[in-house]
Amino acid sequence: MPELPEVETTLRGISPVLLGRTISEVRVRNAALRWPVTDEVQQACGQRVSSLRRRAKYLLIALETGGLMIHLGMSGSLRICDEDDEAGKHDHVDIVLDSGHCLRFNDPRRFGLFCWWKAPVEEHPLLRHLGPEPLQDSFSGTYLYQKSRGRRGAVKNFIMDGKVVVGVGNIYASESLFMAGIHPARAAGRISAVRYEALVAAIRDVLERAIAQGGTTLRDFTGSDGRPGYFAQELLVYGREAVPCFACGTSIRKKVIGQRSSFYCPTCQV
DNA sequence: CGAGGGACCTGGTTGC
DNA sequence: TGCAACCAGGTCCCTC
Repeated sequence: MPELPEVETTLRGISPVLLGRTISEVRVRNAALRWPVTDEVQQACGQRVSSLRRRAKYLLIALETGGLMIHLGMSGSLRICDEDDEAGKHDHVDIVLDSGHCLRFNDPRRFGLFCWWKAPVEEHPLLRHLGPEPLQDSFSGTYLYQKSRGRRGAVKNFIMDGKVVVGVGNIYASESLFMAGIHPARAAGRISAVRYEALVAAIRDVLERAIAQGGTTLRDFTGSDGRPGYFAQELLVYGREAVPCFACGTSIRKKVIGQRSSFYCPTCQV
């Protein structure tokens, strides 16, 4: 479900509710996420939220002596509710605030993550080796070009590798490669610097537009207010197998690359 | 170091 | 209608 725009949408939705509030309680109903939720998260109790931010697809809630880190995995979502609202089947964790509001973590597939961290969070094992943020200046065509030399794997896998650049998930990888006219299975090391400039521009463009639309709702993504994202209407190739390409009319193809479905136009992308 | 595959889960859709 | 097979937006970890 959530790629970078969906995580960003969630962050923007929950920030005003959490900022400056004190956490009164952390309720763990089901600790069996991808890694078990440990008692360490109870350290959050009694601490004030000083800031919230996103690194890759991780949400970081900074408190006084550390903070909480949340990843939504494939099917996770966060929403704001009242602390005494009845919890549903997949509502695994609540962060209860002194305002009476509650940040509720729901994740049917339980691929998500909910853990405690101590500063400096950048050195956390899960964050330490991550590549640059795609919307920051350090991510450039030159960077991708240099990083890709000698790599024989598909460019789609390359841009989805978090050590290369973070936040480019399966939907936006297909979309940005279409926009840049690059075939997703092309070897990363055999793409020119000029084409990587176009790819970086496409990645930025698609992510920024998706954030502006509140993310992409394919089946069940909703923001923290329960509303869907509207970017699905703007998808050019993702999920459009056998439908005519908007640019040239050729049937869009679907191909599994790196165990993930990939969509592309065989005429526009080489 | 890079590449590839399995692993972690539930639930919706598809096809017999 | 029932049930099995397949598919899904992520990413870590192990092996080669």
